[in-house]
Formats: sequence, C-alpha cells, structure tokens
Amino acid sequence: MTGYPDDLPFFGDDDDFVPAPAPAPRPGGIAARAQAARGAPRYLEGLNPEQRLAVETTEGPVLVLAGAGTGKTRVLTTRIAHILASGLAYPSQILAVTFTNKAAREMKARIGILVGEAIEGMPWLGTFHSIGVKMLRRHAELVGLNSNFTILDTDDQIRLLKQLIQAEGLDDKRWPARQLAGMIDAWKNKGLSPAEIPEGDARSFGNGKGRQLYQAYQDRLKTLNAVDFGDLLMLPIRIFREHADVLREYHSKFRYILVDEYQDTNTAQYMWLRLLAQRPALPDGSRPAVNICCVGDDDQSIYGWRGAEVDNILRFEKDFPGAKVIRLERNYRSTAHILGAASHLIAHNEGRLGKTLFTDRGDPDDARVKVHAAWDSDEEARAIGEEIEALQSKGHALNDMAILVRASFQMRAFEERFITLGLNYRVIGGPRFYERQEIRDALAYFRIVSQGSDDLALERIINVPKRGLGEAALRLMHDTARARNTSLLQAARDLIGTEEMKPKPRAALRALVESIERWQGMLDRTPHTELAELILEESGYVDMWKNDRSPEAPGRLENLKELISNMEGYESMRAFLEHVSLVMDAEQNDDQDAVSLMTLHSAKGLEFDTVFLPGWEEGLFPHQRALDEGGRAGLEEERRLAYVGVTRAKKNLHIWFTSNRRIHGLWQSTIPSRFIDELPEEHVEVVESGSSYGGYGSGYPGRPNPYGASRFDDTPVFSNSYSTPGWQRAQRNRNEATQRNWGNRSGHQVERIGYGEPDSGYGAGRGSFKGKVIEGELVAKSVATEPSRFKVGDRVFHLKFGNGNVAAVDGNKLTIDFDKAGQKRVLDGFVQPA
DNA sequence: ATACTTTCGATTTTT
DNA sequence: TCGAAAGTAT
Repeated sequence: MTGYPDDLPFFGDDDDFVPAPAPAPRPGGIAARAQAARGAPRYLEGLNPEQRLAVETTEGPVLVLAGAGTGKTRVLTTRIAHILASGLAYPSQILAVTFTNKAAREMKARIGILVGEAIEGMPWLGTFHSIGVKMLRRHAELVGLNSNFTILDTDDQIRLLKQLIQAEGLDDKRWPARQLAGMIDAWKNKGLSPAEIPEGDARSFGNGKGRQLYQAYQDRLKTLNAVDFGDLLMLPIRIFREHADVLREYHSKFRYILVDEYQDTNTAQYMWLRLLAQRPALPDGSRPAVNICCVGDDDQSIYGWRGAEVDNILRFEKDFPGAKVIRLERNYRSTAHILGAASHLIAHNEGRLGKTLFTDRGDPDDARVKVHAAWDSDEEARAIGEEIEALQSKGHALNDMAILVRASFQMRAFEERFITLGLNYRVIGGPRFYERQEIRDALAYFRIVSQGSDDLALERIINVPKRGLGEAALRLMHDTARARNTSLLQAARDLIGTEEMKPKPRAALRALVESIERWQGMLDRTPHTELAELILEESGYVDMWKNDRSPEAPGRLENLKELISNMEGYESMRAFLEHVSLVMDAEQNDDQDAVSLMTLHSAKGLEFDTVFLPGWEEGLFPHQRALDEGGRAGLEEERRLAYVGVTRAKKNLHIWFTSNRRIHGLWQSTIPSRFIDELPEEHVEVVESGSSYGGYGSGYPGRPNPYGASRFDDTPVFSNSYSTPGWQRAQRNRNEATQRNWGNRSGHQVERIGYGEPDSGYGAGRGSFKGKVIEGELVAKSVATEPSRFKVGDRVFHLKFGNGNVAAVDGNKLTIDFDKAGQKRVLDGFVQPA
C-alpha cells in the first residue's frame, strides 16, 4: 500500500509492534476480513449515515467537515477504534494529531472506552508538539542536538533574545525582545528558516538585523542544547527533508493519519503533515493513496491571527486528489432557533466550503435567540446577573451557564457584579499552570539540578530568592563562562575560588553552588518528590513566599504543592521535566456550581444550556483592530467567532449590546454590531429592557448606513428612543458622517458622548478621512484625528456638565474645568462654544 | 535593593 | 483612564 515493505523494523522502539488489542486480528489477515463480513460491530451503532461513512471510509484521503455539535470527536475516536478492531493497523501504526493536550487526553479516554483498556499502545496520539518532541528526541543528532535537549519557556526565550539584541549593540528599548520573539514565532509558524524569511521582514527589525538576530538565536539555542516551541515542528520538517531514509521509515510506519481541527493548522504543521502523508511516486508515476483523514470546520477557524491558514482546509481536495469530502450537518446540540441564527449569520461569509446545520428536534416551546440592549457595561452586567439568578432560582445549575466575551477586559464588569451578588463564577483561560511564576521558578531549580548545563535555568533562579547576586555578579559569570567556554554553573564554581568577586556575593554564590551540588548528589538516591520538596525548602524559595504579604502568596504555595504532587506520576525528576513543559494544564475544579466566564476563543469546543454573549457592538465585536488589520478576511474571522459563540448554546442564547462603553478611559457611544442585523428575524426575539435604566437607556441608536437600515429600527422598544429630538439629530448626523468617516483610531463611530447623555451635534466626523473600502464595502477606517477646533481657555458648553473652560487639548480630547461638575475629559464633539 | 515616578498601551492564545 | 512595567532616585 505504501510502496515500502510493511514490516520494516522501526528504530527498535519498544512502543512499536505492541501486540494489537485482544479482539483485533492481525492486520490484513483472514480473521480481519472475516470479521468485516460479519456485519456491523457494536461501536458503529448509533452513528448516523454520514458519521458512519466517515468512520468506514478508511482508505484514501478523507476530509470530514464537521459542523459545530455534529459529533466530530465521536467520529474521530470511532474511526480509530474501527481501524484497530478491523485489524487494519496496530495502534502504533496510527498517527493521530490534535492541537491541545486536552483534546488528546479526551481522545485517548474515549478510544479506551470503545476498544477496551488494551489501548495503552497508541504512542502516536498527541499534540503536534508532543509528537514533534518525540520525533526530535529520536533524531536530535541529525540537527546538531543532544537528545536530552531542553524546551525553552517564553521567559527564557525573551531573556535570551534580549541578550542577543544587546550583543548586537542595539537599544533593547527601541527593539523589544518580545517583538522579536513574536516575529520569530511567526516565521516558524510559516516554516521559514533564517535564510528563507522575506527581506522586508528581515529589515523591519533592529536596523535591518532581523535575519542576523534570528540566526544568532538559533545558533545560541544549539549551543544551549535547547529548542523553542516552534522548533518542535521546524526541526522535524528539516529532518524529513534532509534525510529521506528517516522519512521513509515514518512512511512505512504510519498507515493511517488522523488530524483534528484541521482548520487551525498553520503552514509549518501543514508542511509537516504533507511530508508524512505524501508518498513518493511509484515507478509508473502514480502516487500511492494516502490514508489521511482530516476533521475540521472552516466556519470555526478563529486562529488566523496566530498563523492558522484556513486555506489548508479549503484546499484539501487539491492537495489530496481523489479525496472524499464528508459533511456532518446533523446537529445534536442546539435548538432549531439557535441553529437557524448561527447558519444565517455565517452565511454572510464568502469563501467557505458550505454547510448548513440542521436538527430534527424541533420543539415549539424552544426559546428564540434573545437580543437585549443595555445602557452601558455595568447595566449589562447587572441585567445578566439578574437573569442568571432568576434561572438559578428556577433550578438551573450555574454550571450550565456561560458568559462569553470578545475581549478579556469585558470580564471585569461581570466579576465585580458577581462578587457583589455573591454569585459563584469561574474564569476559564488566563495564565496556564506551568506559566505561573512560582511554577517556572521551581522548575528552573529542578532543571539546574538535573542538568547542570542549563544556563537559562540558573540565570532564572540565581537571585530568587534574593541573595544579593545582582546584575554585576551575573555579568561576571557570563563573561567568565564565555571566556572559558563553560556552562554558567561551572563559571560560578570557578569564580568562588578566586578574588574576582566581592566577599559578600562570593559567599552567597558559594552557598548556592554547594547546595546545587548537594542536590545533584541526591538525584539518584532520593525519591524525586522528596528531593523536590527539599530543594524548594533549602533554597529558601518556600520561605520567600511564606514571608510574602501579597494576597497571591498563599495560592502560590498551594500551586507548588500541586506541582510536587503532580510529580508523583512520573518515574524520575528527569522524566517529569521532559513532559512538564508540554503537558501540564491548569486543573479547574468543577465540583463547585459556578457560572463560567471566558473569551469566545477559549469557548471553542464547549457547550452550555444557556449562553450570554455581551458586547455585540461595532468596534468591539467585530473588533476594530481585526477590521483595520485584517480587512475583509478579518471581518470574516470575527463572524466565525460570533458563529462559534452562538453554537455554544444548547437551549438559550442571549445576545447583548450596550449604547455606551468606556474605552481607554473615554466614554464612547457605540452602535450595535452588524452581526446582530445578520441574525434571521424568525429566530430572534428583541427583548425590552426591564431594568431601571429602561426607556431612554435601552435606546437603540439605529444603524449607520454602510449596512443599511436595521430591521430592528421598527421594533417598538427601539423606535421609541428615536422619538426624542436629540436622538433624531444624532442619527441624522451619524448617517451623514459615516459616509465620510468610519470612526477614529479608537475604533468607534462618529456618534460620541462625553459622559451621560448622547448628543452628537458636532460629531468628530466632520473630517474628510478616507475609510478603507474593500469591494465597495466600507470595512475599516484609517487613523486620523483632526486637531480640535477648541483651544485652551475657550469657554464651552456641554449638555450634561454645563459651562466650563478648556484646560487642555489633546487631539480631539478635551480636559475641561466645568463650573459645576469639576474637571472632566470629554471628546470635542460634545461641547460647543458657549 | 526598594520605593517612587514615568511611560506605555489597550484582542483573541496553544504548545 | 488605569494598570502594569520599566526606569530613577535614594
């Protein structure tokens, strides 16, 4: 099938040729065929026809387009179970890749249930990165590494880059290491080596030294025997390209390749997959079929900004001729109203493969998607809090509810509100366990003990806790290490025998070095968890946090305990360290009933009975920056994000927008997201605000023109807010102005307010800025701020604050000393000459 | 080294 | 505006 002998010995691994699970006959054997003829095995029961087709089409390239809630994971796991149970391959002959450890764990667990516990041997099921490490450890010498290389965390990476930038004689303020790290990451996502990066990119950093710095970084990594996350894909790709024999062995090994979330693959991952999947041409010129099955949903591609290429999935049929495309459109999650809303919304995107979700569970009692308006973010939080409490009192579990926001700053209003209400909530996302400072510090201690040459680890903890070893001491160590071409630890050892350091730091350094040596001596004799505890105690690290008065300190000590207890699952400290940087997740305790609060991005893959989607306003969602930087593609990705949000809901969906939001400290008037207008009327119900701010506050300021008038303009709740002359004038001005000016730099429309009342009068849009027009559609605007028509000392009038004097002018932002209201900052469009 | 001041930036995040 | 992070002064 592959053109290679099937049973090539493969690196002599013990994970290879693990006996197939008990029920599985030998691949291709008579028993296998006999079983195939015997009718459907149990695991196929309950699959719908499309799912079943996706499971049973084992040969050749297959693309499964799995819409939200259509049983994607089930198909993937059943397919693997099917391949194993039919005896088509041994577990070790299946390559199954996911993006997150969570997804990999879930798949392992579910395959285990289907096939029985004998699944131990699926050595090649994991994330791109974990499989990458595994490959790289085997062939490290081919790229000049030792197989015990370390994987850098972001802090190490930044510190290293900073040193390199300084070594180039560049100002590290002007050329921040973070930015370079971001660029290198982006290059690696594209699979580009220093020699291959575009000239423009290379020139744009560090006075044209971009390429040089990238190369220097790679060289430095090599001498440190270290890699970064990007290398875990890049280096295997290089090995495959440069060593045909290695690639050939992987070809003969992997009979089946499965990829989860294919729409999220970046170029490097794509190249990696292509290399593994595509077989060399046969003598007759034809290419052997590839048993690759990619599962994904182009409508849920929301990671373009970090290098994912939707194009990979759109191009699948070209990449793999003869590919079968199977669509999963039967949704098992949401009501018909929610699906109708989602489908109608996503249909506004071009460049999709096209799917329409449906369900046959139509219940006349199902609620429509509810659209609510609030005056500002506080009212929004208050109203959602009330709704949650109401649901709770009706017996709904908080665990079944979630609030999904576009940007994390939105969470604050909810957290504050929930704290005052005493409502349990949990924030999902945020810094991962292993990214926390105390965990990284502890790991650095373990690293330097188990690997004395880990300079970056020593550097990290040299003065943590404070030992009086500051910059001067570190520089001396660096210089010594470089001069003698030794590790930092060896340099320290050498230095404490000389007079080069002042007595105090020298004594401190001696104490540290001696401790490290003592711990190193205990490595083989002491159980690793015990040793870990000892290290953290004796180094003074635990005391450091015990003496810390900050509120986080107790939590950090807890985390350290958890770290140690996590170590128990591993054989040795070294084994623990090998896995830890890739496979450690924060553990959420689900035992408490709590509302979930998270970003839309982190909600992908989850589902809740009731979902709240606040902040559907132009500029926030779709986010102005996505529009400015991504144009039409950016808008479509935002729309997919909206689609992801909508499809998280099983039964109830509440979409909210506010009329006013404070952005960068200024109150701005906002208009509802265009996505709200893209929802189908028949599945939506517009809810009148019942809160104290009702009436005026729930006012709906109408649509700007580029998207046409809103259907909601006519609904009573919104139209009554038009009745005031102020609103009517505001809208007139807005419509006029939006044709010329689509917001300003901060991303909002011309209709602005200072504090409180909306009044536009003289919108900031009197300018003649050019909007960004793509295919006749006004998508984004360029940055432009007209100088204010006011100057310091002018006497002005503001609708809410009355008369005052201009105290300062900053672009169109005025600081005004009001006679009555005191000093306020207001946009100039909201005051007029007194 | 620690406390105070200044500056900067403000979408989304995995491994 | 407001919070974090980096710089400066003691």
